[in-house]
Amino acid sequence: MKEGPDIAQIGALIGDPARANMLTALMGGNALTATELAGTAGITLQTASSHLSKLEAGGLICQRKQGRHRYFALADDDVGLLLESLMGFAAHRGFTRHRTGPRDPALRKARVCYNHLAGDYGVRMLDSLVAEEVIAGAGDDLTLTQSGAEKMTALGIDLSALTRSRRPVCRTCLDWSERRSHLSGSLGQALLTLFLDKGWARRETDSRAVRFTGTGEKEFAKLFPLSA
Amino acid sequence: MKEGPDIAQIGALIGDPARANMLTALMGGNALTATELAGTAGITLQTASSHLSKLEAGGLICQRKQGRHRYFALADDDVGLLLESLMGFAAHRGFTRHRTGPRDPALRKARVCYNHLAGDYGVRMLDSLVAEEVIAGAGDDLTLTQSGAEKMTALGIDLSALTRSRRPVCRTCLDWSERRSHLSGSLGQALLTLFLDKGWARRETDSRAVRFTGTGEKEFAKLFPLSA
DNA sequence: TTCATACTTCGATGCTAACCGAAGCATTTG
DNA sequence: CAAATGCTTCGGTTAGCATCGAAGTATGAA
Repeated sequence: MKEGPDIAQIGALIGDPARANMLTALMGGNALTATELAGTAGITLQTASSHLSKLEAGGLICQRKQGRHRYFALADDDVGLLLESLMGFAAHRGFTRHRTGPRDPALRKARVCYNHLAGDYGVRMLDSLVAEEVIAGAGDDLTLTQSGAEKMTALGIDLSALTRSRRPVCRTCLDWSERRSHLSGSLGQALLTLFLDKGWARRETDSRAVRFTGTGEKEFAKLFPLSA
Repeated sequence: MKEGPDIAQIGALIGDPARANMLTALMGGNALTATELAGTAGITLQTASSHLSKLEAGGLICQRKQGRHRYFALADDDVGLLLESLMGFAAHRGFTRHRTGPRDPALRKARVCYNHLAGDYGVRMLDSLVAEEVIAGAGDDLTLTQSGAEKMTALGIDLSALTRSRRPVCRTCLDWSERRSHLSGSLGQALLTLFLDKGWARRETDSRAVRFTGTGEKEFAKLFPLSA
């Protein structure tokens, strides 16, 4: 009778405020402990544990035991992409949790989207990469060009490591604040890591916001010029 | 404290099985009455009415009064895109409602995605349009080329009508069965309408499946050749 | 006007699941 | 070993909401 996949189960998983808060916290990209997640969701540890096992059973998160800690993280890139697209929809419809706060501009400028860069800077970066023909793409099928590969290697990115993995190197992710695409995939992740490693940007504590330093801004602008 | 949009409300809206079934039914693209929707969801009319008002309050659907009927439809393209991406995620994780039925192959081949063509044929069409340079695109920014516009007009599509509206002409939509993009937007809608009008394909009743006729298959293959 | 159809609103019921206290298990530290 | 920390499981309570019966409103037909 009914045909196609069941969206209700996932909807229900995301539909609980406590679980949604946890997932949003995990969108920061850092693996978090059950205690930390309980804190951000504003619930006790027992309740959080119950929620986390449900999220894991639903394949949205995965856990890694490390000593007496258990670190939770989003299961894979797909979950991040889905959550970001949900956020885009929610933001567009005015479903905000707390009447856009003071940190909102910083979030819109640059933030972490699970493991890559999002916001104005993320979108600008992809635009520039396409304009400079580092990445060639039609639709969602992005590929790294030959010259692009050389540029990335020159930046210090180990492309062979990226291509060895089964994950796609280039992927698009719909930005909730800009409503346009930014770069996801292992290359997107590698670029964000690069910015952080080089000290061009650093993550704010307890927020998805990414703050660029003065030199970081300059290097970023030099690396990813706006096409006239 | 909490930052960013609230995904829990939308998740909760979609998370109820009855509402999810209604939304899935509306993905067929036809506006349906409350009675019809109650039937597909397997609930009484009163319950359906309650759900429908919640979905409308959440901005997911809209209603149009016509005599003593009230027709419900998805609010806009964005809702369709969101639902399709949710289905893609659900299908990939094995969240199926009914153990893939006999109609599943037909759905995967060609189906309606709210108002445009999806499935293998939908993906192939976009691939071909890009390869033939009817559409130029990087990331999610698809644009109709000059030569593409001429080809579409030759097919009998009134482009001026499409561009007058505020809706984007070309858009990507992530296909749940193929996990690749197909063409959405007003052009995607116009093309599907064209196929149906020309009698190349017709919709199955009570299903999202689209069945191409013999001549329809040939015309489609001629119009959207696979790139070697 | 009267009846029928389409849908909404009200009220009551019943089930689910979120929640927390308390106890239990696992790991690390002293 | 014992104590402490991190987390899970169990049990019971509560609140929310999906559900339906019944009554109410609106439109169209006879």
